Amino acid sequence: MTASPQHLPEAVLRPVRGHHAFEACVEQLATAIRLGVYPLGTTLPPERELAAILHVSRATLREAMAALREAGLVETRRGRGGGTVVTLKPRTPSARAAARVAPERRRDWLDALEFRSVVEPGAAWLAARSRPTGVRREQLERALADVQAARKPAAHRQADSRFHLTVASLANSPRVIEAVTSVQATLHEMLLAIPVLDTNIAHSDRQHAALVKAILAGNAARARTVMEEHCDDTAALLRGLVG
Amino acid sequence: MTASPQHLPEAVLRPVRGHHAFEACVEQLATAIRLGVYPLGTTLPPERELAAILHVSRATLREAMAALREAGLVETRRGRGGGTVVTLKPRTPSARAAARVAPERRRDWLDALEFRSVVEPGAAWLAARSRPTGVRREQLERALADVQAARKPAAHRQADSRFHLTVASLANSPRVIEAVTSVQATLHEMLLAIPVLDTNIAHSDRQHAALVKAILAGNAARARTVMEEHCDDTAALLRGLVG
DNA sequence: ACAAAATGGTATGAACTCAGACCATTGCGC
DNA sequence: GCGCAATGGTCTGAGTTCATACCATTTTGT
Repeated sequence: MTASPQHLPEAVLRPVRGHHAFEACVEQLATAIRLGVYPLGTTLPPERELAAILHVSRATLREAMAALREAGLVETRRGRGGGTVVTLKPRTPSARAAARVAPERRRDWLDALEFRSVVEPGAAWLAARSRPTGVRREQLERALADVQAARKPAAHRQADSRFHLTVASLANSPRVIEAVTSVQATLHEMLLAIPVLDTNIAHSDRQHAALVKAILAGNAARARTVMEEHCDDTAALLRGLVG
Repeated sequence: MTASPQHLPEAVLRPVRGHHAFEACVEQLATAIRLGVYPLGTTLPPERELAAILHVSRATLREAMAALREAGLVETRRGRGGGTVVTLKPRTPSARAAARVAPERRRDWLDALEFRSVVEPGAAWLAARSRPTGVRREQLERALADVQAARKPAAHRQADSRFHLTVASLANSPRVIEAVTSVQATLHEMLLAIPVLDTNIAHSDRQHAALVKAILAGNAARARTVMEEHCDDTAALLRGLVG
């Protein structure tokens, strides 16, 4: 038998799950809210339903909800027609936080940018190849319109996340969606932590439009290229600022 | 504020990670062993070390070890110089299992093939771009030699997994490695469950060689293209067999 | 006004997980 | 041979998480 490859075990074995179901719930929900999956004023699904979706007990889910309430992201009303409503106003980046990013965190940030350069173009490619029809086309066009309509930076950020997640959802692959969600969450975190940089929104909007055009035309290669450039532009900007 | 996009929540929220730390450990270790990360006869790291790597308590890790022992994947000896040794002989695919694949499982299989067509070419691209030097080049060449030297199908399968994981590890991105590991694990499962098909090993070996050449030459575009074709060939074969 | 339904709020006991300490066995170096 | 060190084996008490009820509040429908 050949000798054991020493480089693989270290690379392959990873910490098992983010411990504490409770924390994982808080993270998923907070991320969904911050990314604008549940925009300001919308109502989350009932507790029993959310618990089922996340595969946790209602007790655990409620602890998570309590944390979100505590943190001011949501408010809760009882009774029929009640529920948990999103109250978080999308925040504008604050420069102060930039200083205290741990090296480990920064490494993860850079890693997310690399991963993104693979996953999001791939998602665009799959989306175009899937030849979306009907509702899916409308979802995409609607997401594009939302980004371009958003004026305030914070709202624009959320709309941008929603746009990228919508593209990913067109790929129709749970694994792709998970990857893009994770990447967008990290990206969002980065953008909150570094000083406001006046991203060239007009430039970004042109790229979004070109991307939608390519996807709707079923031009997979072009969709991937456009997304690649889009990601590279963001990455270059961010890499300069964090490391 | 715009109305809530109804398609995103369903796509974005996912079950919170493996509730039982124990099961997650078993899965990770069993996968690592089956993929040949720890080949037959090698010794796993000491319990305390593994527990630290996987971020679980030693008690939990030991339960997982007991399960692996029970399943006949490993054997354990006490005392200094002792430890847990891999005893699993790589298995040859058995046709019997093919019938009882649940629809849900089959969907995940097809999803893995899609995800793979994005992630592995991306990994190859990053690997080539990173311009590996010294030890990394040797690891890659060694992995290639191992695949081409493997004669028996089962051993070839493990060597193939190790090769792909090695390519991924050159990308130097934890997220990429995780993605490729997950994809390879599912691929391995598929290959075990479907009837033996006489994969064209010579063809596959040529692609591997071309891939290594492109990576070592730093030709990222070529590396990606070669890997894309390699994945497409496998995918076409498998898709025909699972539905 | 009243009942039904939908929703959040509370309670309980079992099972899992953790951290840390300590025990038992074996090989290595002197 | 003897002691040290490395390793697996065991125990315990506290904290989480779970499943499953049941309670409380509010809106809707008649």
